[in-house]
Amino acid sequence: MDTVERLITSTQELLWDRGYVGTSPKAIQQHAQAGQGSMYHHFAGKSELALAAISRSAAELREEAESALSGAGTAVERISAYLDREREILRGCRVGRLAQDPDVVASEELRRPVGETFDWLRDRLAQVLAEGKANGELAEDLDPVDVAAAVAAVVQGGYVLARAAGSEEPFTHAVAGVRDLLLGKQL
Amino acid sequence: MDTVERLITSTQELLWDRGYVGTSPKAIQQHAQAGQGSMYHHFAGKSELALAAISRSAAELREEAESALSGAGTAVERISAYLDREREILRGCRVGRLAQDPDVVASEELRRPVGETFDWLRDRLAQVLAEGKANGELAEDLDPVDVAAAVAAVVQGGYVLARAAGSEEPFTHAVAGVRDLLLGKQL
DNA sequence: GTCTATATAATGATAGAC
DNA sequence: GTCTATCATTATATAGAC
Repeated sequence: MDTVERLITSTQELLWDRGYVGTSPKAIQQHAQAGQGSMYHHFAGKSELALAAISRSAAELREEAESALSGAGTAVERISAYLDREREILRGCRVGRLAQDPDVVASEELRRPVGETFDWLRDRLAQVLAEGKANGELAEDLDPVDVAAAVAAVVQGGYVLARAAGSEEPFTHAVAGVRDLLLGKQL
Repeated sequence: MDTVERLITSTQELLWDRGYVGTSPKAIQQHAQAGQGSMYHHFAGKSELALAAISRSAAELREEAESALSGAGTAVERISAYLDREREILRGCRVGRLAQDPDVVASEELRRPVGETFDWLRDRLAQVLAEGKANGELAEDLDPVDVAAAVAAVVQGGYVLARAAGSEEPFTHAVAGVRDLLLGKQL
């Protein structure tokens, strides 16, 4: 892995664990085993490097979610596959955590990949639910856009509850709860 | 308002907007209009002051949630009242945001009030749901603990999605979605 | 491309005068 | 109780040698 690559992946890791505000250029350099001059040669500064890292993490997240949602099975099975995706629960969501960061949200540029990722996710979940309605699997009174947002929110909120508790349990319960509720809409 | 009070409420505001890592003693002093010596006279340091602020925010949150959940109406109406509570959606949850902060989660002491708040909230929501089952309002196959976790997670995740989008819309959709699903369990 | 030197401001305190 | 002085460390770079 070359220096640029190490800088980007190191920044991804540090942003995941400490956020933008909590990640210093020095910490990135140490994690990437790159010198000061090297980092500033390849990137104009912290925010440019962060943009590269955030964009990369966003793309990875979409790819992983898509692989669960485009699998075989009924709509509910595919939503379920998304919910049961392997996750580092106590570490949180590498993209969602950035929505809590004041400097990310304040920057049009840094927030964009974060916002687009969740817009895409809600759309994709809504598509799957709409398919379920279309083929008679799900009740007619289910609103795909609302329920898609609820599913995405349960996952993001599950991370929050789990980290608050210092335990994976709340995440597991929340996911079970929304699946339970969704099954109530199955015909 | 005396100095101690101003220091605590100022820290509450700053923690809400910038988190623990993003809040400096200097920023607190300026916001509270208190001098350096004054702050360090009343509190041993940043973390002691943060503990006071976090505990206060946690207590306020519980009180507000309790007022929605202990109101009149059916179980679903009370859960709904909690979901529709007035919120500063784009500012996020003053307690939940701390669960994303690495230094808060790393500290046994600072994480405790955050964890306890959400433990309490899930318990309280589960009680209301259990009451709904007991009086025949809600279906027997509803798991109160799972659904309570899902409801709490939708709110916390709704904040995340809203901040990511820079719009209140995802929060509103998510809340509508979980209410929609919950109505499916009503008899 | 990478390294070292240098620079300005902020961070998180402590010490002691008043 | 509050103020000012001081301090060591870190944050976030820039400049220029190699």
